Amino acid sequence: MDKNIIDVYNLIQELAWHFGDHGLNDECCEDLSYVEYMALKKISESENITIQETGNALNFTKSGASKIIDRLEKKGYVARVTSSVDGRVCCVNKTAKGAEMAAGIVEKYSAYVHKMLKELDPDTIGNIKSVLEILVDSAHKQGAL
Amino acid sequence: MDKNIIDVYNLIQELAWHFGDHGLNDECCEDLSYVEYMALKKISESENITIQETGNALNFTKSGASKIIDRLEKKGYVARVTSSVDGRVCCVNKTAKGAEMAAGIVEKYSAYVHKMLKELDPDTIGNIKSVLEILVDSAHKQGAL
DNA sequence: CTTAATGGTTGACGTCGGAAACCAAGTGCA
DNA sequence: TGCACTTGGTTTCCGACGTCAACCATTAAG
Repeated sequence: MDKNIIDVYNLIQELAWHFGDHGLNDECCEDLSYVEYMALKKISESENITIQETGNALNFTKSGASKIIDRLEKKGYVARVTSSVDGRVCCVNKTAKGAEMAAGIVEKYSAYVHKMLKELDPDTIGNIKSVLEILVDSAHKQGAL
Repeated sequence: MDKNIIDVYNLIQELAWHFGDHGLNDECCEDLSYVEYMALKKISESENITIQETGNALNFTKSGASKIIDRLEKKGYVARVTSSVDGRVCCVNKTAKGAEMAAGIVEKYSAYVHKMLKELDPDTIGNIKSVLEILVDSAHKQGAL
């Protein structure tokens, strides 16, 4: 195995830890857990996403997804609406409060990234971005594991 | 806020999710949870690390760290030894089994990364690596949040 | 020698997500 | 139309997990 690949893996892992569940302070998300925030983010970016779609996107079972959305709804960030075409499916949408919250968190974290990278020139930033695009893209194509 | 920065943040977040707790299948780590694996990794890379150091490195309280190490010890991957210089502190070290396990998981994930990136030429891989080094380094300097 | 500080462990507790049973709404076929 | 089957979502039960606070043991300070 190429050492560079192993290094790349280890670096990704470290980055993932830092920006994942355990690297973040809880307070970062006010009354949202990391998982809830990610779900809200997903829902915010979609229109009329269903419970199961949310679950699939985030790797939760439908029952898990249902509960996460319960919590988000209870806090007023999303709203359930029964689909007009199929009475079984549940369309989830962000509320105004949810949109605002999601935007606020993105801004907060982006500010953190900004501080992280403020020494770097625009070319480097551009390079970082394209590298990350490659990684996210290939990870997506590669699927789970 | 510079749009590129926001993009960078979102990409990092997506990558983190994919390589974090929720993006991975459980079976990837055999009988280890993601957290346990990260702790084992940390311990493997250190010599005589203490319980609290482990906790600090991974953002757990000392009691949380103690229990994680309990589990690792029960499974035979690490061993506690009371320090020879201070009878209170507990030095944790990997066992042979633990070292093997950690290496195995790293290899497995590295193989995944290898598959992800197999189309790319060595220069691009090098670029990816240095970008990740920059990110991990600046994140580390920046600290929590 | 006594008191304070420090590293680690333990027990009670709340939170979380999965499995499976369940309910309601749609589908297919006679 | 009527009845079995499928499917999206919810709910109940449960085990796993990490924190808090109390606690024990060892060391440091006075």
